[in-house]
Amino acid sequence: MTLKDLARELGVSTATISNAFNRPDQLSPKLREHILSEARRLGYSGPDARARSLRTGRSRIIAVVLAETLTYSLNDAVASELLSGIAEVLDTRGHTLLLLSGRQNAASVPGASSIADGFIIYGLMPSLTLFSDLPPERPLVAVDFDIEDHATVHVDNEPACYAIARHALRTPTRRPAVINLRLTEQPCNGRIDGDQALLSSKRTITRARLAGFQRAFVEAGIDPAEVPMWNIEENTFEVCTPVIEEILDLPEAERPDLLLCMSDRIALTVVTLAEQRGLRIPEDLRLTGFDGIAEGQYRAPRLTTVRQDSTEKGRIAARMILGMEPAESRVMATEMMIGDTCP
Amino acid sequence: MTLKDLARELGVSTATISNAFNRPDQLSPKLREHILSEARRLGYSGPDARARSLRTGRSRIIAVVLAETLTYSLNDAVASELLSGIAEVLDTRGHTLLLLSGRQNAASVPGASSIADGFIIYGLMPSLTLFSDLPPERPLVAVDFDIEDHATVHVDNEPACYAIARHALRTPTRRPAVINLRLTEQPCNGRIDGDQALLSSKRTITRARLAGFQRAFVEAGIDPAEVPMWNIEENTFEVCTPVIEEILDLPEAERPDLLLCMSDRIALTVVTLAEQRGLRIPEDLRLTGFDGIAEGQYRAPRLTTVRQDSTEKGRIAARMILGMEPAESRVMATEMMIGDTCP
DNA sequence: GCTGCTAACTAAATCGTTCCAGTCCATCCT
DNA sequence: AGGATGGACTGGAACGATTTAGTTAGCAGC
Repeated sequence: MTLKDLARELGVSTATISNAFNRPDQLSPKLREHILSEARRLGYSGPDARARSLRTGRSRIIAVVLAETLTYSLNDAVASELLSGIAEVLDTRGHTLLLLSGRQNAASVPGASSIADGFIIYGLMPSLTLFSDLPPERPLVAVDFDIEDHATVHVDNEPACYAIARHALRTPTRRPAVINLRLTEQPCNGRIDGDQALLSSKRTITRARLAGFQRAFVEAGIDPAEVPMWNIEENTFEVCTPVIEEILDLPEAERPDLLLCMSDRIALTVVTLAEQRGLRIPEDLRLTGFDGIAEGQYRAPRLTTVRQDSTEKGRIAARMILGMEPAESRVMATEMMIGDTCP
Repeated sequence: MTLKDLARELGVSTATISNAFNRPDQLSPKLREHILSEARRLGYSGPDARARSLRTGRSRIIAVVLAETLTYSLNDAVASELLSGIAEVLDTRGHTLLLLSGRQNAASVPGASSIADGFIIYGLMPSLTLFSDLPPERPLVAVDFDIEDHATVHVDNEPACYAIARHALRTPTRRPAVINLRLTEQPCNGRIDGDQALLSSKRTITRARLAGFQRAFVEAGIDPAEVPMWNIEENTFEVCTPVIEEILDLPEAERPDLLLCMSDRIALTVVTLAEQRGLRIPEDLRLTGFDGIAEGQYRAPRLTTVRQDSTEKGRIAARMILGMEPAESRVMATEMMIGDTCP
């Protein structure tokens, strides 16, 4: 049952059927009423989206391209919040959300995705080839990384990390350390060498976070090169665990008494594993996180962290894509939250 | 730049271009090579998905219709796991995932969604009108509820809840209680009357869970009608909190010493609020959850719960939609996990 | 009765592909 | 040599809508 069938059945032109569904002012109310009721009766459920999108060039679909696998992103609190902010705005404007993973098979993405009216890219590195394969001429907003000639949204990573590190360093520390997230270019889950990591990194946000930490170290009279660093490859409990065990199981003289973590997931894993070892927080070990996810605030000890409003970040990206606000480069403010893990 | 433009430019037919992209065996390797490289050079990034989907009738897009708002679903661990299972299978088969919310504006869903090749419906009640508006003749799998004439996937809710309640009731209890999740037809966040809730409920899964609990009560010589029940409207910390505070702040003589919770989120909220009140678990209060989410197993006390493999549930639903396995009614097994909250 | 205007509707081109049914030509078989 | 075979490529009709540029019919104004 197509629009054409219906037109023939009712003895009107296809244009009239189309107008009945799309432009009520173009035909008399009673004819429209008649068409709609007959359509229902004959089992015609409105214009086919595929044909419509071909003809009009718009699908009311916005694609979100996620750097990581969908499996990871959907289980990550920060990515989920971002998505829900995006979904919220799209929903109210009658658009829907297509999820694409950039990592799995970048090659196949563009083909499937050229159906979307716009693209929100989250956490990809600019170098990814996928990037250039996206259909040109369609709006594109990058979230959490910078790319030339396109709108971007992210938080003030460097100042935020500077501020929280400064806070942490106000209390004397014998052995501070940093746990980075996906900082290195080559995958590496464990201890890393500072200089090398910084030089090779293209991950702009984690790099900015580290820069903030290091500025605070310098200011506190600590040589950043002396601060031990570890790197975490994926922001999950499972991947964090071995690295953090390695840290916590160091001989007491070498074990850090302050851990600056690049995410709340890392910080929460530290809390869990420290509790298991009978380490007291913050007496034996102080730590800070980043993100401000809900899970970190439910139970004691509440994380000392930087709260970023990922939901709002998603809303902004969505509004930019829909042209509800100017698509320009935008930096969001964060908020430091002093919890129990580093008073 | 369209396929036709490219054909004219290269002096070949459109069919040949199409074949170059879709059916390599239909033309000589060198011509294909030539076409692909010229396409790249001229900025043609492959067949347009909109036109292709009209012509072929397939879009390689599967829609997931979520009963709740997208915002809620994306932040809920169980829904996220389901989605990641779905995404995982779709991804490997070159399909993508369109997210639709059934709750927000059911009316607008069908129009936008008729682009999808198939539908996975999660947690909707059969009565929803949206249901009948979905394009007919396209595969549909229901997850976590039953609907006639369509494939369904869910876990063995009744036996699982019977088993865990039986386990809990082996230790003598003075005042057991049940915290339901979205059991009542009318929204109600607080204490409910047992009979009324059961009679009016169309939520098949929560109803099955309650039935399991009640079977165990009867077997243990407890009159289910005497067991106090509460209802939670949304599976979030914020919505759970006031109800659970009400329960925990009851005079000690009335306060339950065993709480059978219908979700891990509820159980975790109980743990958090009980800790704040200095209640010892399990000495002062024993409790069980349902779902087996990761968050409930990280930190002490680990939840005693029923683990359902939501990721696998998603995988199965996706495989059914893609025709990789027979689309029939399927009940998955669960696994009881004895944690610290109810040894 | 003629003109002009508007509301209501229609005819037909178009969107960018896919794919069926050929056409053409070189090679192979007998 | 003549017919059969098959590989390589083409023409053109769909797919199901939207939209522009009309064509009517009805009516008011003079």
